[in-house]
Amino acid sequence: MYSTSLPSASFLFFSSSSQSSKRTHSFTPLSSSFSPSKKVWVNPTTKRTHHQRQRQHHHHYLDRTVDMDSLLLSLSQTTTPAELHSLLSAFLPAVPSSGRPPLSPRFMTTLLSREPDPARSLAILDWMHDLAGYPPSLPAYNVVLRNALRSRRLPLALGLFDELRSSRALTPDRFTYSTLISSLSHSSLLDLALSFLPLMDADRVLPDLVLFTTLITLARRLGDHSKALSLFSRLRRSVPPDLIAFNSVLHVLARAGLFREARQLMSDMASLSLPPDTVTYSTLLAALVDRGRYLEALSLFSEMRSRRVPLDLTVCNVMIDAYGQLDMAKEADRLFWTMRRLGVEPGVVTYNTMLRVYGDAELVGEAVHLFRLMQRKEIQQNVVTYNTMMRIYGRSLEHEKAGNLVMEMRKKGIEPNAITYSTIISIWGKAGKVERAAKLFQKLRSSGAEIDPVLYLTMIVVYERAGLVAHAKRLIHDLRHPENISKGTAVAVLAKAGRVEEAAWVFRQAVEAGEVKDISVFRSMMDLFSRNKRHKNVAEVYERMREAGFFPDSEMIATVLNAYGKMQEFDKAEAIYKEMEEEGCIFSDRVHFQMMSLMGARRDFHGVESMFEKLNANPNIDKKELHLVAANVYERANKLDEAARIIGQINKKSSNMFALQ
DNA sequence: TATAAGCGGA
Repeated sequence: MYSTSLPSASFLFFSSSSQSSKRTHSFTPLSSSFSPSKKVWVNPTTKRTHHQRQRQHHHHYLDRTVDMDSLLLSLSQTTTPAELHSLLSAFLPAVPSSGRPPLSPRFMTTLLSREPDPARSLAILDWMHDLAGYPPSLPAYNVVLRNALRSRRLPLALGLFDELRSSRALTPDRFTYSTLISSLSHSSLLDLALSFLPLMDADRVLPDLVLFTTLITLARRLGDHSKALSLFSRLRRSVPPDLIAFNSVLHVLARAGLFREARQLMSDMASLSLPPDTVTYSTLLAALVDRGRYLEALSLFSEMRSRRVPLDLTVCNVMIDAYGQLDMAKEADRLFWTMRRLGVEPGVVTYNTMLRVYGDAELVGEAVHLFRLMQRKEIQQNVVTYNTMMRIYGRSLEHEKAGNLVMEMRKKGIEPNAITYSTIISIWGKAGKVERAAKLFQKLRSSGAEIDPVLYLTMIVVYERAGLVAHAKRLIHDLRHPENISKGTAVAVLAKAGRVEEAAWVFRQAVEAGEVKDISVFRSMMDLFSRNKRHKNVAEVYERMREAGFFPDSEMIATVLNAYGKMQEFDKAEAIYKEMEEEGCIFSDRVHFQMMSLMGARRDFHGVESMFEKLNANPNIDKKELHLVAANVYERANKLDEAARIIGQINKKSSNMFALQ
């Protein structure tokens, strides 16, 4: 759950006795455009041209005697509060100047709303309250708040909010809250944004659909699934969600791999006569393909077609990819060539994906044809296009053609990247052109080009395969004191090459120097230590990673649970499992099963049983796998009766399970 | 809404 109070934000607020004078005023100096002429407004009526009269007419409900445009112009030329005051003080009721009426509150609010500069709008607000005696007005505050947020002056905005609420005793309305919360969401300050929801409750302002959707989308973007889901259930309790709200929470579910819940929600939508649209299907299909669940993607796609939901570019791209992964090149090809008839123009991603599918199917002729077709049709090719095509030539052992592509792309102004280089180095290595590969690699290293772990490893592998062990060893040795290569890259390569001591040594250096900016470095170290049964080190890396502020994925959690299990530190394992669960981490089945095995290993059969039941009720867990794991836990503890009981349940359930699949 | 490319292959 999200926090329900404001303390996290309090340091941003100004002191509670926030008199307006205590706010920090900082005016943008406008010296260059500053004009001392303060007479512009003096008697606007006499100076008005015909054109101005028409514009004036537009504001007939306002103070007719004052030309708002001229007044604004004059205001925009003030640089200090004193100048501003001298301009506006002519309108003070206390000064009976030539019978001109004081400006009405409504006029002042409109004037404010037309003033985009936060400092000046703030000064006008202060003038209104402190000098001119206007009553505190919420619309006026809303305008200044909006200006402050637009110019990213968060402390000022929060100070204004605090002030209007406590010193001025105004109750914020839905404009106040939606301005504030949507701006905070825009700056990715989710927790701060959420901290205003309880205040809205207290002020009886109902968050609307847009506000909820903004927050749900932000929570998803930050990877905080549990907050997104709890926001959605809160939304559902207060207003009926619209298509956009449904789609945004479907996105959350799909990315978290909760496809069953997503399908449930889709049927809810249909029954609320909000039939799933292109975005709904697109979101789900992309997530399925991302998780390698191609067959499910295929069946969802055919459902989409049968319901006559229009396709879009993403859907086509994702499905061509899925067909390709399933070795269904023919279907991919057919979809590709019918896209235009279905009203979708193929894009560069479509062509690139189709190229890869042809390549995987060893349809080199088709790939080359498509590649040249792109050029004839003037489809903008990019580095991915070239990298894909090079790989295709590489696989058909045409290393000359692959090499030519590097020159061709350069000529067209498409810069090769690390992937281009590792592709070509690998191709040359396989073609026996080790010399050429080494030369390129050397050039890259000395030119200061970005060398990433895969590129470096590619060269090592080329040397090794050519039997040039000494060269390979030298490259590995160089990583102890990397030049032109980041320490993170060095660690990743050493870890992947299985060099435990060297990797550990450089890793320590890199962590101490604060040079580990990428979670994959921690991941490769954890894998390395785990492979080498250095469980204590696995736990250390995990701790370091948490200290560095990185959030582990499911695989890393499984790895660290395994390590603590091997060290018989079951409490620590359980603590991590609980902590991650509370943080809203959505585990893969493997993590749950790992935890269950650990409970078995410490002979906590009570724990095993309650976990088994909990997981059994969870629709996202593979039930067959769960039963097998549980049975295995009992077997290892020599509790064969229990194991048999669990296995018996599988057989009873299996008929149901087929129905679900 | 957010899709495409590199090592290697136990």
